[in-house]
Parts: sequence; structure tokens; C-alpha cells
Amino acid sequence: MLNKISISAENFMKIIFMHEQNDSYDTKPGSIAKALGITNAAATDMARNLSDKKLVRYEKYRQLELTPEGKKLALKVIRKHRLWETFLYRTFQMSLHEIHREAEMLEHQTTEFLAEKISSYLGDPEVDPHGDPIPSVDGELEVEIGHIPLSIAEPETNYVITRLIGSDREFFDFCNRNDINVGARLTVEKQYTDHRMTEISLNQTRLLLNTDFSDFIYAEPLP
Amino acid sequence: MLNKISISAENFMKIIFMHEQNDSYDTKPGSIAKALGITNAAATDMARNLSDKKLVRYEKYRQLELTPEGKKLALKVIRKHRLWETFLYRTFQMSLHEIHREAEMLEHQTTEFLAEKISSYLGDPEVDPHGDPIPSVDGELEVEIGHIPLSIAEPETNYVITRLIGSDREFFDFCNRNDINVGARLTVEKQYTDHRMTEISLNQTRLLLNTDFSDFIYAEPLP
DNA sequence: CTGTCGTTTTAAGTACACTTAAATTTTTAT
DNA sequence: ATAAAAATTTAAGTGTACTTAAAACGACAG
Repeated sequence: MLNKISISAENFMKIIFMHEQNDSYDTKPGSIAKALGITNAAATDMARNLSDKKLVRYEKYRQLELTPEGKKLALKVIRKHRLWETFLYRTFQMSLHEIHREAEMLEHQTTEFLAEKISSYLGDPEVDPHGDPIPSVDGELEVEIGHIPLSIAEPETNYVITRLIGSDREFFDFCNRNDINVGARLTVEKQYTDHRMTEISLNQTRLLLNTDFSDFIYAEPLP
Repeated sequence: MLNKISISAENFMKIIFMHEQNDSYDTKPGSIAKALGITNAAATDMARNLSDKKLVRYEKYRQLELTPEGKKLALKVIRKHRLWETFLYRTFQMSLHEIHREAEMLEHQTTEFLAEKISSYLGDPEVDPHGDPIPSVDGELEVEIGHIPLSIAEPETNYVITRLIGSDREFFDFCNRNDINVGARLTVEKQYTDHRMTEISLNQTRLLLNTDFSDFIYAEPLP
């Protein structure tokens, strides 16, 4: 009954979960396909497949939804991913870009046994180096409140960075070069709404971000 | 040209390499199949497949042989396996059995980049906790000399344990309970050749090993 | 209300990693 | 030397994870 689930299926459910959390994406086969780099047809296939296994709810032309079991599996994978990221970051001082790339592979070959060794070795961290919350062993994910992307932040206000949710190398290179890390403080100076730019200052430096970056840096206002 | 090679293929080549090193095994599809838990037919299939890719030399009814490229790939996988074992052993104090089980999975999802991080973190070790030599980055494997299984060791002679090559849990449980570790010293007291038993003593204790264990504990004589 | 555009689904096909069963070859035992 | 036993190969078939191409559908613009 509890037969092994494939790497492709794990990734598929992981993406559904992430899109469910993220209002800017839908969970129809097309957008899952796009995120995974496969064709729509392949995604429909997988959806029907996982539906048979009762991990995904699938009705033609409608949004995909994870069943409770599907969600549980997705969270297990995400937990392993974020534990690996934290571990690689701390142990080998790898960059945010590198840890993501490696965790993406390791997450699928990690037993619960190892995952818990890693977790307790790290002191059961609650967030990974990108600021993403780590699901608990029993599949709870802390709800996140109050943080917003810099692209819609209030001008002339002080913020603390809570998450860096980009995934490409250039984004992380940029963050690195400018000390943009989870926990860093900054001031949002001005929003150039028409041109979709955000001016911030941190460390006595001013930076002008376009939405390619400002959409992916989350922060919450300082009191 | 350098297209990705599958986990199954990596394991297949790894077993060929190990059997090539080990006179007690042959490298015909049948024994590879047995080691992998697949049917002979599947092994023949894979052999033809890897032959097309020039990683294995295959002629009907004959022993399989790795080509130089095949050997290089096998050694890369074995390097990753043994680095992971060493790392998990040192970092999480996992048992010899556990590290093998986990490394068996992780080895296939480890970039050269990560492997080298692990290696230098560990101080570029030459052997793993089982005493198995770790292939170098460029695919050299130290030739092993002078060590033999306890089953054929000289009676009334002192030895130092160099390798523990079992793979099942009971074997490692046994080693653990009796302080049988790489580097430990012992005396081979007597060989009961007819009954295929070896009597050894270490730590003021006498143990009678049958070949299920004495074939898998390697040692070299002390001067 | 309808036509069109974009998406989704279906259909057909490929590659891989297997399986079982039958045919063939090699090995071994007498 | 030869026949039986054991192993290997071939053949046919399965499930997964894809692909391309064609058909079906839904959203919405006029």
C-alpha cells in the first residue's frame, strides 16, 4: 500500500504545494508543467496518476489540489530540502544559490532517520538560510504573517529582511554583494511606482531595485 | 554526448567494479543481477545498453568488463559513497550499518562540487570507517596489499583489523558489541579448518567466528 | 452570442528499467 | 563424450515519465 513514490511525483506535489501557498500562481497542470520544465501533457498525465494514488485531487480543467496525504508527503520533502540547505550553509559555508541546487537533489534520497539526525544536529532550526520556515516532523508549517515583498513596501520606513525567495544565481550574487541577508535591516526610501522600481538604503548605500529583485526580497516593518 | 547516466546504470557499473576487484565473484550478468536484486534478463539488457554507451564491454556469454570511461564513472560513485560514509560517521556518530545504507542513496545525488567540499572538510581521508580506500578525485584507487580475511589467517599470530566488508546489520551489530573496528588488534588463536571456524581473542575475550563473519573481517599481521 | 485564442486533454509514440517465459548456449558431472 | 543442469539470451509485455501532434474545451472580446 505505502509503495515508494518517484522523484518526479515528489517534485510535482512539492510545486503544487508551493503554488497553493502563493497567490500569484495557480495549480492547473499548465503552471506546474512550466515550473518543472515538462509539457502540459506530461503534467496532466502525472495529475491523473497521483489522483489514482489519492495524493492529488484532479478534475478536468480545474485546479489541482493536494489531498491530506499528498500535502503530508510534500511537506516531508520540503522539510528535507530546508534542513539540507541549513546544514550545507552552516557546515560548508556554501552560498544561497549552491545550497538550493544541492538540496534539490538530496531531498529525494534522504530517509526520515537521517533528516532527524540533521535536524537535531542543527538544534531543530525553524527557518532555513533563505528565511523559509522548515515544516515540523509532523507536517506543521508555521503560518507567516506581516511580511511583504519590498516592491510593495511603505516608503520612508525601516524593515528587517525575512526571506529571499529568488532561485537564480544572479539574484543571490546580488544579495551577497550587497549584504542582503535574512535579518539585515534596511530602509525603503521611495517607490517609483510607474517604473516599478524601489529605492532602498542599507549599510550607508542606496540601491535601486527593479521588480525582478524587489518581488523576491521579503521584509517586515520594524517598530 | 556526456548525457546523464541513470542511478541503475551507476549501480550496475559499481557492482562490476567491485566484482572485478574481488576474485570470489565473477562479472557475468547473472552475478551482477544477483547483487542488485534484479533478474538475469534485466542485467543482460543493461549490459547491452551500457555497451552501446561504451561504458561496458559486452560479448555474449562472457564476463563483463568496464571500459576506461566506465571504470572512471564507477570510481566517482564509489568515491562519493565512501566520502558520505566517513562524513556521516564522524558528524552524526551513525553506525557502520547506517552509514552504508544512507550513502547508498546519497552517492547518486551528489555533485562533484559537494563531494569535494565534503572531502576537504574531512581532511581528504584515505579510507572510510569500514577501512575501504577512498578513490582519489582523478580516479586512482590505492592498491591494497598484505591484508587477508581472518578465515585464512595464520594461527597464533597477532593482527590489526584493516577492513570490515560485511553489509548486513547483524554483522555490524556483532562488530560493535565486540569492539571489532578498523585499527583494533587481535590474536588469531586457532583455525578449525574442517568446521570452517576461526578462534580469535581480543580484549581478553575469545570469540569463535564462522565464515559468515571471518570472511568479512580483513586484517594484516603485526610485526 | 459567438468566434477565436490559449489552454487542457487525448492519442500515439519513445526510452528506460524492469518482469516472466521460452529458446539457446555453456558448464558440469558421469 | 555426452546428456542433464545451470546460466544466459531473446522475446514479449508492463509501468513510469516523458514527447509531439491533434482534438476538445473554456474564457472573454466584440
